[in-house]
Amino acid sequence: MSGSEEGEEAVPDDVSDDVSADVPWLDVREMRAWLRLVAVLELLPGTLDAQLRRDAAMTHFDYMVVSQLSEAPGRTLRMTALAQRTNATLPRLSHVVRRLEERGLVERAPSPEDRRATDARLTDAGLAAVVDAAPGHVRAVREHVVDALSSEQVEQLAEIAEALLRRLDPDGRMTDLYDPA
Amino acid sequence: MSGSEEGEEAVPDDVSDDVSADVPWLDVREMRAWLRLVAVLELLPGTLDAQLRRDAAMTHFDYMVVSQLSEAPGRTLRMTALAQRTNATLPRLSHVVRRLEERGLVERAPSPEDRRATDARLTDAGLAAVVDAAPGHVRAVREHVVDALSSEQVEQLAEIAEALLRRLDPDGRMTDLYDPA
DNA sequence: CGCTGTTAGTTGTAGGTACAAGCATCGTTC
DNA sequence: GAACGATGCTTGTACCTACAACTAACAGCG
Repeated sequence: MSGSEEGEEAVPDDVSDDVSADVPWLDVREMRAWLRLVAVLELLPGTLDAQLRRDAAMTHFDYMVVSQLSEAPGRTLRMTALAQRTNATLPRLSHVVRRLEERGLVERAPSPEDRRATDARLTDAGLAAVVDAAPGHVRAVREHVVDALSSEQVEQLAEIAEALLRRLDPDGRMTDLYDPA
Repeated sequence: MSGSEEGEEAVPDDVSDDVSADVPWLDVREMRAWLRLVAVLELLPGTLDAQLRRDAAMTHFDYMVVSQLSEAPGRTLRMTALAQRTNATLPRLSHVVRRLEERGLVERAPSPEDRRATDARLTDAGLAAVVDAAPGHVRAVREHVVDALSSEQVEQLAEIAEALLRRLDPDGRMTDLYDPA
């Protein structure tokens, strides 16, 4: 797994139990990758948000919500399903959908099948908003991500991200791991 | 969505305003990589924050701040330098450092050289907090990221992230691109 | 039925971040 | 040496998210 080519301090990690068990520090390569990833985590979301807020008056998360709805049959999804497709918790989604409803982009109705459930449906205005926002967003994604990478790197990124998601969400409760085939 | 392989600019749009110029949609591979990256962007920060808040009563960003200070000569850095090392804007850093100062982890003093500038210095309590928080944090980073990847993937990740950062921050105003050598 | 536990969603609140001013200080120019 | 813009940082406000209750409805079981 981790390449130990050079001077790594071999710490005797015979610790008994708890959280304070010795953890091998990151070596130079790992540290470099990690610090750069952190920088991306810090900068990329803000960049995407800024573009969408400026050009379409919505958050990147808002965009994911309406975008997912626009691709769903009947432009409708149950809150739980929508939460999974957007990697969100239910409370967060609930707040966001309420705001989108206040803006007239989404409608909510109790599901006929299960009276606990709520169906969120994209309105015509909501669909128009997605159609309007999509080109600028795709452009931003290309500029800042896809076009910055070689086609091999795009493939590598897909696999790396998948490996991370398996750890972040082992049961796939949130993520779909989206594999369009 | 987006099956077409080539054939861009099929539409005679002829817009003078370049914002709405046609952008080629993402193909299946690109889309898969992108959606997975988005999921990571959504889940990883929260995971890191949760661990640090639970075990050390601080945000991941707080940790970066105190961690950077702990490695600086004299445990002191000018606000601007600290902002660059943490990929943060100055307003954000200002708020955070104020809170850290209220908790006694950091001290602020006007710089002797430039009376506009502020030097942030890690206190003894602050250093203790870093030392305390580090093992658990490193463990989390290993669990959720480093150990999820092969050593080739770690290397690939470093290069991919670097490529992205060049686009996200072309002038390196924020990121250092940290290359310990 | 009534009890228990799980699932689906909402809401309240506390806390962090972005954006936009604002206020000093410095440097340079004329 | 006064004026002008640039730099370094702070503050105020608005918004978004996380976490923790809380309600309502289903499902199984005696």
